[in-house]
Amino acid sequence: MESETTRPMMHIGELAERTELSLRTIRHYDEIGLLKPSGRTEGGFRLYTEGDYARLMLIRRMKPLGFPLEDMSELLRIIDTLKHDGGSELREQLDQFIDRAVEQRVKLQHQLDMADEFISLLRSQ
Amino acid sequence: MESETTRPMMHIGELAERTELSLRTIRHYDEIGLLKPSGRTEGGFRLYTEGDYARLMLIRRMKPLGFPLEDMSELLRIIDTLKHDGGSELREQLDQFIDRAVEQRVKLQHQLDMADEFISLLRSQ
DNA sequence: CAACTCAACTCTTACGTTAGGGTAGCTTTC
DNA sequence: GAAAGCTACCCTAACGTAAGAGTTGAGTTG
Repeated sequence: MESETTRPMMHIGELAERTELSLRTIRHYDEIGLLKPSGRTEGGFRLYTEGDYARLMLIRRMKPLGFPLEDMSELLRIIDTLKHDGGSELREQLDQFIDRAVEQRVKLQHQLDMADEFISLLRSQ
Repeated sequence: MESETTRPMMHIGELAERTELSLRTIRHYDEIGLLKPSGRTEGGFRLYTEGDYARLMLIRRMKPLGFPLEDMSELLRIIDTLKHDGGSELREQLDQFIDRAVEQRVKLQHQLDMADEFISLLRSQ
């Protein structure tokens, strides 16, 4: 049975491998405050938890929507806060994000269509 | 009957409106040589033809594939050349582009899926 | 009809932004 | 001591965003 204490923290390299994001990207997210490591070693190595991993995967799924990283920070903050406290103003903010996300989803679909058009154009050459 | 001479050239503004691209973007494409205007007025205004418009629309459809603008230039050159001359090395180059395009198309589809996952996650909050 | 006016449009130049990539030189970990 | 990580710095693409000056062409004027 794998106890919780078996893998309490991981270094940045493992996180990068598991999320398929680059070291540079993860460090960047730390710099701008999008995802700060849960700890550091004595020597200064970043330490991440499973929770951090989950959060980073969430960010990864968010990326195609093209939100600025700063907005992602805000959205994560909203989601976190909503879990403990169901403020109605937060609800509104979340709904706004959902609207934006759906809007972006439409654009993505549109882009996919354009890509298909273009590919068949290339093939017809 | 609308003769050819009725709208021989247009200014950048009209081109921007018709393609839904920004003035800045079109000027940028001029700067880097992706789409040079067919002419200039005495005073220096860029002048574009219907052919330029068609080319720009092609570029627009290409954009979702995420190719660097420089590669788009090359691809356009290949397509143009293939129309007059069917060199087999060009054919190969075109086929390579098609492969890359299909690859990108797969990524786009994947992104769309991730976006959907993310949206339903937001909705479940 | 030639000259003038004027708003709308366009020009170049130049710096700013976003989301990282890439390197160097040094330190920490295992 | 090799592998992995650190900070710090500069670099890039594809535009955005001013600032300040010049152009166009339709509509008066004289």
